[in-house]
Amino acid sequence: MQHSNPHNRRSNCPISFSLELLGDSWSLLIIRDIIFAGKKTFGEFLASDEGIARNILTNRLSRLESMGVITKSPHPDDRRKDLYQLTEGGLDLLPVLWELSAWGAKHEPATAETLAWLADVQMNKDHLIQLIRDTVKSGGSVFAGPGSVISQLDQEQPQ
Amino acid sequence: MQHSNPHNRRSNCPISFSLELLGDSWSLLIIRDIIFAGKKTFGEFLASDEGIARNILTNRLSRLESMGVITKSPHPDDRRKDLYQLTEGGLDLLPVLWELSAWGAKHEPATAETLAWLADVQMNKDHLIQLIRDTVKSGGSVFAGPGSVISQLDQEQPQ
DNA sequence: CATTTTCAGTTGCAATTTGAAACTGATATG
DNA sequence: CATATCAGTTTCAAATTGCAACTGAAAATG
Repeated sequence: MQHSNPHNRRSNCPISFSLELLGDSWSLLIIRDIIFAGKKTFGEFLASDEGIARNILTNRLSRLESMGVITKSPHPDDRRKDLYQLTEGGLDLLPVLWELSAWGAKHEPATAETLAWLADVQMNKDHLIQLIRDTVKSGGSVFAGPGSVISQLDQEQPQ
Repeated sequence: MQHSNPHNRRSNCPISFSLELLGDSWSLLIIRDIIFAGKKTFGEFLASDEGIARNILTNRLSRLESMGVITKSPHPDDRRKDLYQLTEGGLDLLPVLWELSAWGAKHEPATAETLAWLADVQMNKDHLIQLIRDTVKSGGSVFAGPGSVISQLDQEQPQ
């Protein structure tokens, strides 16, 4: 995995590339908030448990936007707000979140309750990821909102 | 995904937990170096393309060790060196690297050449991950060394 | 319509982290 | 014995982080 360094990247490695863009404490948490909690505005991200600072949030949102992972658009109902949404490239990060989540849940079981619902899902990983992806793409999320993934699963398999 | 904060973690979320431990530019690159390039010593990590600084490397190695992701042991052939190796928990990070790699390769195609070999592998992802895992566990790596994964694949499927 | 509140984002500043380079002490090599 | 190599430390400047106060615009309230 040793190569020359043609662009401004520190290497040619795809893992290094991803980490250069997303390798910090906060960027992927914002993606998580969109996918799992259906968050879409500055204030919603700011209110997350982890307590990101306002200036850091501003910085990360603009970085994510400039790298094409999220888009920023005026909020239709409130001109003070903007709407942050995932691009296709942002949705592509779902498998990364999935594996980070699996690792975290395995190595700190106290965090596993968060996704205990997963144990009940009779669906393979790829299909579930696709379902989440489609749901988020059409404005929904895993946990929050009327068309959430968990509510869809409840309907399909009551109990 | 909003919960109380019982320990010293910033939240109960498994994704946040993983990012708190591994969410930086360097930690996962060290894991990558072990798995893909078969690196095992301070000097080998230091020589990677990305150019980590010595003090940061020292810091990350000791963090990874204290979180149980790698072990440190005396080098059998050279008493100046230590051997850094993955624990089972460290090997569990392979799927995370896999997905980071897939995302990076997709969104910066120039980095994809690094794993062009993947296209030729007639094996599903889970099996390939298991093969890599077993190989690394027994001292090998994906690219480097005599028992490397790519050499194993070459034998199985010449051409 | 005037006042207050809410909102996203900025600014200022202290504390922490990073990164580069020189240095150290132990071990290996010739 | 002399020199080179190794992992790791130290030093210090620069960048990043995190917190709190602040700003200006828009919404809500009375």
